[in-house]
Amino acid sequence: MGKAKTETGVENDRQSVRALERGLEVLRSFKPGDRFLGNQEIAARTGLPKPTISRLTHTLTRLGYLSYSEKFGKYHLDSAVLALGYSYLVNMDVRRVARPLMQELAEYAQASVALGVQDRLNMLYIEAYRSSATVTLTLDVGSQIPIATTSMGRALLCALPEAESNSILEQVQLRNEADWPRIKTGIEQARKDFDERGFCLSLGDWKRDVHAVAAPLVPSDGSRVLVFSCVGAAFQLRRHMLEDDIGPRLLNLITNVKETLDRQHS
Amino acid sequence: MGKAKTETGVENDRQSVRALERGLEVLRSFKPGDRFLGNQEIAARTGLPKPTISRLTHTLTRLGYLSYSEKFGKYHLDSAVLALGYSYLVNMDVRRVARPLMQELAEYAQASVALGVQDRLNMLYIEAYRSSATVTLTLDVGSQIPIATTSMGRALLCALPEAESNSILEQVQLRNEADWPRIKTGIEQARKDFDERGFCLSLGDWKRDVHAVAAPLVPSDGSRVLVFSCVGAAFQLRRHMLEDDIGPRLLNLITNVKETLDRQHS
DNA sequence: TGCTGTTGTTTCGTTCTGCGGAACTAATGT
DNA sequence: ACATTAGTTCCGCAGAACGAAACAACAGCA
Repeated sequence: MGKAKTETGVENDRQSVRALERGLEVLRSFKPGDRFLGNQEIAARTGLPKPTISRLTHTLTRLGYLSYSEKFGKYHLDSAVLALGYSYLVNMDVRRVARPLMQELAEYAQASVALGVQDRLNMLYIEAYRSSATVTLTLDVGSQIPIATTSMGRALLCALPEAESNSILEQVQLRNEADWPRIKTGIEQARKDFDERGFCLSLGDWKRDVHAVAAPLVPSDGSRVLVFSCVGAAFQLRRHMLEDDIGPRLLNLITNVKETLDRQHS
Repeated sequence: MGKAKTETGVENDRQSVRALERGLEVLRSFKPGDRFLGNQEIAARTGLPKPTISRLTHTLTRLGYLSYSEKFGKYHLDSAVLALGYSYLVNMDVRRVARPLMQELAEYAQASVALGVQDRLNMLYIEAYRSSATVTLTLDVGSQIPIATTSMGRALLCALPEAESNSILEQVQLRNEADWPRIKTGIEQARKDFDERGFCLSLGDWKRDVHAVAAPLVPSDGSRVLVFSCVGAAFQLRRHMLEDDIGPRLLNLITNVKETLDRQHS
C-alpha cells in the first residue's frame, strides 16, 4: 500500500520520525574513544548538512545529552545519556540472577565471565566479572566487541533464527570484504562446535592471545537472546580446558539461570 | 537578538528540533524501576497525543533504543541506550585518575566512596567504590540520588554559581512544597559547613541511617562540577569522624585528583 | 594588514514532515 | 452481544524542519 518514497532499500517508513532518527544518529556518532566532536566532524560522519547538525546539537545540548566545551569549541556526550543507559540495566533481572554464578565461574576458571546482548553489529556487555587474579584486558559493562570473530558473537549467530543471522552476516561481509574468507571459516567451525557441544569457541580469532568460550540463553518469554562467555589469556585457557571443563560448566550455569528466570516469571 | 516567539518563560528556540525533544522525552519517561510501558502510559507521562507516541515508539524501536514485548504488548528500553551511556563513561578521564584514590579511601573508612555529576535534579554516580566489608545500600555507577537532601547534592549547590544553584532550588521547592522548610534548613547548614570546612554533610537527611560527607571539584578547564562523597551507615560514620577525619581526607583526595588532571591537560 | 581556508551560525523561502482529531481495529471483560 | 480500553491508520492541514547561500568569527600566513 505505501508507495515507496525513494527507491532506497531502507524503506523510509511513513511511520518514522526523521528528525528523531537524525538526532540519535548524532549521538551515535560519538564512538567510545572520541571525546570531542565539532559540528563539522559530526556532519562528516552522519552525512547531514551543516545547519541541520547545528540545530540538532543545540537541541541535544539543551536537554543535557551533549555539552559544549568553550575551550575546544566542540561537543561531547553528557550525563543524560548515562542516566538512560542505567535505567536499562537495572531492569535486566537476568543480571541479578546470573551475577553470583558468573562470579563463581570466574574464580574457578581464573578468567573473566561476561554476559552480553546484540547491539547492531556488536555484542554489548551488560555484566562482567573478573577473577580476583585476572590480568586480562579490561572489559566492563558497556564494552562492545565484534560479532563475527568473538565466541560471544558466534554463539549469538547460532542461537538466532537463520534469517536474522544471515542478515547480520551480510552486513559484516560488506564491511570486511578483505577478511571475509577467514571470518566465514571461523563461523562455520563455530556452527559445528555448537551443534556438537552446545557452545562456541574463539581461539585467538579476535585478539591473538585471547581464548574464549560462549553459549546462548534463549529466553522462554521471547525476549532477546543473551550470551554468556568465559574469556582469558590464551596460555591459560587451553583448548582442551575450554572444551572439556569450562564449556560444560558454562552450559550448566546457563541452565540454572534459565530455570530460575522461568520460575520467577510465573 | 532573538525575538521571543511565544511569551512562555521556556523559550521555544527557533533553534530547537521539537520531534527530537519529544522522542527523547519518551525515552526519559522510562524511569529506573518501570520495566515496561505501553503507548498509553507513555502518553500519560509525556502529555503527548496517542498517534504521536505511536510514531515515536516505532522510530525508537527501529533504531534499537526500545524493544517491543509481544507478551506484554509494551515497550522497554533496549541496548542502544546503554551503548551511548558507555561512550560517555569511557571518556571521563577523571575516573581513571580518581579510581585508586577512591578505593583507598573506601577501605580506610570502611564505607563507600562515590563520584557524581549533576543530571537535572539528581546527582548521577559516574564511579563508585565499596569497601570490601560494606553492607550498605548498593549504589552503583548510574545510580541517581536527589540533590537537596544528600551531601553530594549539597556540595554541588555550594560549588555552582549562585544563579544556577538558585534555579535548581526553585525547581526543588516547586516539587516539594511540603518538606521545603526542612530541606531549606539542611541546605543552609551545608553552606555554613562548606564555608568553614570545605565540605558538606548529610546526617540522615536523605535516608535515616545513612551518614555522608561530600566536597566538590571544580575543574580548571571550565567543564562541569564533579562531586566526591563518602557514604556509610550512620552508626559507623559518626559525625565527629566525618568532620575531623574523613572529610579532610576527602578534600585531600580531591586536591590530588585535581592536580593530576591539570598536569595532564597541558 | 589583507588574504585564504576553516568552521559554525543565521537567514529565509519552500516543501514535506510531523501533526493530531477522528475513525477504525483488536483484544479483553461481563 | 456490548462496553471498555489500547493501539494503529487516515488524511488534510500547518508550520516545523530543511538546506542553499550568505554571513560571521577566527586562525594561520605571507
